[in-house]
Amino acid sequence: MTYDFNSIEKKWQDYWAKNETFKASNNSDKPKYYVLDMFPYPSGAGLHVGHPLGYIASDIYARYKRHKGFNVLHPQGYDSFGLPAEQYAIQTGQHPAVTTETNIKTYRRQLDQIGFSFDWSREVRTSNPEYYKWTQWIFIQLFESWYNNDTNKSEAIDTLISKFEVEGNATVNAACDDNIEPFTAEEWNNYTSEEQQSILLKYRLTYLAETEVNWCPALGTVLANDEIVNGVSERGGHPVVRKKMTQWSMRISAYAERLLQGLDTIDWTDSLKESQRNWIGKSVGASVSFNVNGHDDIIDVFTTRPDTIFGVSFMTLAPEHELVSKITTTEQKEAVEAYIEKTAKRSERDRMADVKTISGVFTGAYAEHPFSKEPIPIWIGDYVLASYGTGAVMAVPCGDQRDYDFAKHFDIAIPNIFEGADISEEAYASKDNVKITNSDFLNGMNYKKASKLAIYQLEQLGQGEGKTNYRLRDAVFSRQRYWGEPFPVYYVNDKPQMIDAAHLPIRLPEVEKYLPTEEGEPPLGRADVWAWDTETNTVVSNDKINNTTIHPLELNTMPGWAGSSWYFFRYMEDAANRDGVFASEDALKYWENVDLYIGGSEHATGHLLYSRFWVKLLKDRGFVNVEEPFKKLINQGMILGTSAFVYRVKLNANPLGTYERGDDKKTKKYTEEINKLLPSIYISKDLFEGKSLSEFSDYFKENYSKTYLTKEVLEKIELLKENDSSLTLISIHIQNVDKLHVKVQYVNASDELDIEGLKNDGEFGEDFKDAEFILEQGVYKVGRDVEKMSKSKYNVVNPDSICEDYGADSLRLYEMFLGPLEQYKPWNTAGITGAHNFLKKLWKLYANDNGLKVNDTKPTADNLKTLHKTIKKVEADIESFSFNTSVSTFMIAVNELTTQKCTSKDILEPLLVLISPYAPHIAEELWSQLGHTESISTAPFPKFDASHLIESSKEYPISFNGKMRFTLELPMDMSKDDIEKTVMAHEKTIAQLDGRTPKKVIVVPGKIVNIVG
RNA sequence: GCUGAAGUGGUGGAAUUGGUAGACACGUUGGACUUAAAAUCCAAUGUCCAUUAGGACGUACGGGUUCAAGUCCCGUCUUCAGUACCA
Repeated sequence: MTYDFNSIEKKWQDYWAKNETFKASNNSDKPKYYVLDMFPYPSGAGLHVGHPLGYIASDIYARYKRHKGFNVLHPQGYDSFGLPAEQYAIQTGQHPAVTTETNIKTYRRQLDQIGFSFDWSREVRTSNPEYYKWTQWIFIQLFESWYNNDTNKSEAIDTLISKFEVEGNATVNAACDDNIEPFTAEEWNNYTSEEQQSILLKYRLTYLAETEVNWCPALGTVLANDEIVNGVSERGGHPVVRKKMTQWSMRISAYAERLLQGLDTIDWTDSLKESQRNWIGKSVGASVSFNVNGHDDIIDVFTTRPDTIFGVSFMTLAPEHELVSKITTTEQKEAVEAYIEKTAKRSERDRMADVKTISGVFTGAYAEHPFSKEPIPIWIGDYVLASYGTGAVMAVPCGDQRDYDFAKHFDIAIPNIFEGADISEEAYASKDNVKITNSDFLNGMNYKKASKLAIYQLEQLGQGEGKTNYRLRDAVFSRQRYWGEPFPVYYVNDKPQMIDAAHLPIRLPEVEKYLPTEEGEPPLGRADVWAWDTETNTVVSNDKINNTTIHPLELNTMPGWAGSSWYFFRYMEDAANRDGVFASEDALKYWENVDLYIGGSEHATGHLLYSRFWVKLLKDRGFVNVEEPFKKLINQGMILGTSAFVYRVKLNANPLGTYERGDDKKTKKYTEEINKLLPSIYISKDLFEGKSLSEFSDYFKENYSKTYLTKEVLEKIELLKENDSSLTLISIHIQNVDKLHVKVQYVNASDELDIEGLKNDGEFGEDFKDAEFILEQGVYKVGRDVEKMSKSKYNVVNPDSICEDYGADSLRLYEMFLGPLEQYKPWNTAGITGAHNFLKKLWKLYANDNGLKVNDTKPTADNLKTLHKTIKKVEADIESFSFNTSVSTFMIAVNELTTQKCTSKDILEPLLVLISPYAPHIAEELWSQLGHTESISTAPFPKFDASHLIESSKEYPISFNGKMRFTLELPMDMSKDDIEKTVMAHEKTIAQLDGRTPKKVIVVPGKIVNIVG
């Protein structure tokens, strides 16, 4: 009986599928446990070995929980809307739905072959209309909600309208736009319906607003900061400008405080919570209004340091600030406009990251200090961002380093308001241990007192108040793309209207091209059938638009995070019962929220924040029962690729005459001809590495010149020369040595290159066909480097070939064995033999050529010790998600049991259950060989019995001044004094001390003895 | 820049509360088996010094606390991730 992993794995994958072994029930006596992976975007490239890392970890945990008696929900699906499919569609004209479907098939096949215990019956796809119907539905709920700061939750918009009808908006305490005029009930009731709609839009949780975007006119589209390199588009290198655009936004800022507080209730890593805290960026301070001299306008700023109000010596506005054009004086106009134009070309990230370049322009205008009434010059500078706070700052150069640098650069006064602080070199930014001075009524106070008083005095003047500010900005929700959820929105006189939920889904229309229109409208602007008929409640042809009953539909689509912000609820419902609901009440009640969520840390401030926001909204509006979506969250690290390099020696020929004749055509051609004759040479790594180019050049000439200047080559050069005797070959030198990526599959565990394989490669073989490889000790060694796994670096390792060569169980074990789950670590296929050998050893423990060896022999004390040691360690490891160490533990256990020649069923049967979450196929196979007819997947996890591990003695390390010199075996129950006596009397101790008397002897029973002196 | 991680042999990594640094693997070297190769098995393997016994050094770098530091504290450097329209 041999370990035929291919057929074993196929057999059990088929068995699990046929028997629906991992189908979760919404009705069970067992406690529930919900394990979720961040679902994948199905890219065209398929899975590489890095992708399944988190899935393997969650699968181990899910399987472990089943052994522990839980009803486990472990679903999987696809985040199938997204840019790459759209890009591909633009390039090839293929419908993204078609390519997405193909990609999903590949993903599914690849996932299946790794043996995951997913309940595929609950699969979701965000691009499926039956799914995005509910994404659209949630969007409508957001539109129909406002945030009541008094009750601290979202309410239906009707409750707001009722308030307006009775009290106007004076008593309403809502999260809303800043620029809302007060109105009375009477005024409200007299507004036209359109006017009322405009006002309500300022309160809704999703609303239309002007937002700054990176606009690329040439591509006719908005770009992510990511897609901009040095101010031009990554694709095509077109100019990009900052531009305002009307877009849907999500009022996530309304939930800032709850998103912050909620972090204390969930079991996420501290670093992740810290990221979200910083992202939300709560700061307590004051808002201050500055009057602008000679204008009616005021400039609002937020400051965390109201105590430094007398240190203000200028103000800085973001160049995009709406007041800039208004207040700029005619003398400064030209400079200001030039500066604004320059800034528009810089990305926000650029402006944030670059603190060294200080730039700005004086507007010529002055603000009035609220207390001293002194004029304060108003500047613009791109270190102030329009989207942060109010887009304006009161600059206190003595207390803020950026303000300080700005003031120094432009020679603006830096008044010192800190008693005894030295500000000759830098600002004094600390709040602590300093008293305020030169500050009128704040003199002599500390930060706390002065802030309080400053706020009070500002309030008296009506020019400020205490305020809590959040860095968290409302999230832009519109995308000028095709491959996303359409909005259930049409426009009547430019006012957005929601389509009734009964008519959802609004399906993506067909377009002939996936590009923006010539007029710069999003791709949906190309759709011919994209208008809403309010009578038939259907999408109809655009030419029917009459603006009375038939209206244009929204042309934007939703962003990638829309579908992923609620999908975890969709899995809770059986696919069969999903028709009328996003998930039934019963299902939501039973599964509550995700118990364990595993995914990448790159989602820290995107998906993981937006999901929490949507869940809070859904809870407020009574659709779900939980405040948080993910109870426990683990970030898996990335698996990096180990790229392989060959070193190409680039030779260059210089014919005589080049210098005299210049580079005339003939010489050039001659040079080219010779260079063509020179072979391409690749040198093995160690022959090149560590040498400078000139060192290498000498070395090469000495050792290998014959390799490249063969008789043949020289003869050919002679032939060329015949036409012109003035040309003589004078030198062939090494121009440089290039490091070139080669496909990692041609490299073995010892970094040796399979030259024949490379030469026969379908894609690149031609490049190497005539190449000469200079070997060291008979082999060509490649260079290696760890980089992100990517197609372009040729370091992608496909799990398909791994599964074929070593099996899914080997892959699963090895991925876990690589290192801690959360850490980034390089992949090296060579190491998989370790995991594979372990499985072979495991198999041999149970079976040999004659069949099964397991029998009813009574286990020995050693057998039991090994087993229980393993149970204890593995259980603790799984609970703490330390999967790499449990793989080592299995290796140790199998090594020990092999040495002990253990054949006892009492040991080997529980061992299978321990290993089954990690290597489920081999475990199922041996389990059935042992006579079981049911799957191992719900077999109870073995119980740990400490009595097998009791030791009677301990190998004590005896150290001198902290350095371990020898060990000494002593009984566990020996007293501290006896240990000391025994150790001191030992001959090795005497030898170590060499006559010295120790100052101190430290004995920690059960641990260590340390002799000092 | 800001925010969050990480740095241990040739490589991936281990080290429960501060208590034997390098478990477990990969690789390398040597050996057994074999006509040979593969597979398998055995042994050695942090660096340096030493014939041995043994010793010195050693967890990115520089300090500190402690009987004892990979682990705690202060400072520095390097790498990676996120930075709001990649998913």
